[in-house]
Amino acid sequence: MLEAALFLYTESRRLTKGVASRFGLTGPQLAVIKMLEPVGRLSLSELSERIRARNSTVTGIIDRMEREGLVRRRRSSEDRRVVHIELTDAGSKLARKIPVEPFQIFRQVLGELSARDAADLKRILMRLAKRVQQIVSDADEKSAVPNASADDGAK
Amino acid sequence: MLEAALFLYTESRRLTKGVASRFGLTGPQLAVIKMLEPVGRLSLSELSERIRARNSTVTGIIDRMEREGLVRRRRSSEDRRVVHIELTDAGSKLARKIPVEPFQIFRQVLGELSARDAADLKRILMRLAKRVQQIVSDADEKSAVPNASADDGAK
DNA sequence: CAGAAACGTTTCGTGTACGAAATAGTTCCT
DNA sequence: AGGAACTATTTCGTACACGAAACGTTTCTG
Repeated sequence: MLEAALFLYTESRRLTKGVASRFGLTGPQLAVIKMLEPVGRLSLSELSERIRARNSTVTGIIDRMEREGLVRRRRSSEDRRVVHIELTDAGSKLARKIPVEPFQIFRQVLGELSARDAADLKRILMRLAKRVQQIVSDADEKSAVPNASADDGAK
Repeated sequence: MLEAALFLYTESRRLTKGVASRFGLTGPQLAVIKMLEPVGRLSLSELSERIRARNSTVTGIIDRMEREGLVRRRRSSEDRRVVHIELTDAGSKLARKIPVEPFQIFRQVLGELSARDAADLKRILMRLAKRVQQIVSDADEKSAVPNASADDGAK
């Protein structure tokens, strides 16, 4: 069971990475392009939130994409702290060429489950998540450490 | 539903990393130490397989741990291509201090599920994994890539 | 309005993570 | 034996990923 969950996770990475490399992109870069395509532009923070990475990480990703001429940085005029990221012509052209399919593959497979299985899965995962959260916050209180946040990269 | 799965994944990373840093380790380093503790020593390849990383990645992890005096490299005498990694005294002392709990937290929570939920979850995840594998290997055939080996899976 | 607090972004240092190529050692074939 | 094929590990170059600290900007508060 843990194996299946792990497989699903590693496979999702393999999938996106595979598709991305066919277009000369990396996984995160693909995510950025597809995130920008429909909305036009996003602030760096909005972008980080959506691809679930820290600002400092996204800065690097955008640096490289800017170097490749895929995106452009533009200072916001309303709030000059903000940087908007937008696709260049080359970037949006590339975005249109990449099929959405790989992002949707898990949604698709989930959609193929029977209604009952889908409901069961949802219910069980929610229960697990809730329980883990409970245990974690208990532990945080006990250790009473001011800073508790931490994530990492390891994929 | 996807959110719950994602939460479980990111939370698992947060947990291990949090515990690891309390002992001056990183996530992967903690994994290595706990992997070595019961068996004494492993070849670098065995280690990579178990922590699900490539040899070239593990080389770096071991380099840093060796620098910290936690592990030792020792050339195998039977097969001189092989390098055994083993804990130093300091390493195994540290290993004994670290509670196993955080690694088991998900197993624990899974164990708290009712027998029926556990069975359902297992069945559904297996089905999803199988289906994804199917789709992926179809795609691989079409693009005519020679190697299509799926990832390992054991834990 | 001035100083403090908050916010958004970048910079810096460390640690993964991977693939490709290089290196060293082993086994297999004839 | 002698080279081809194979295996285990390291080296190299690139890209994430994170937290802490530095900066410039904006907002809050007195």
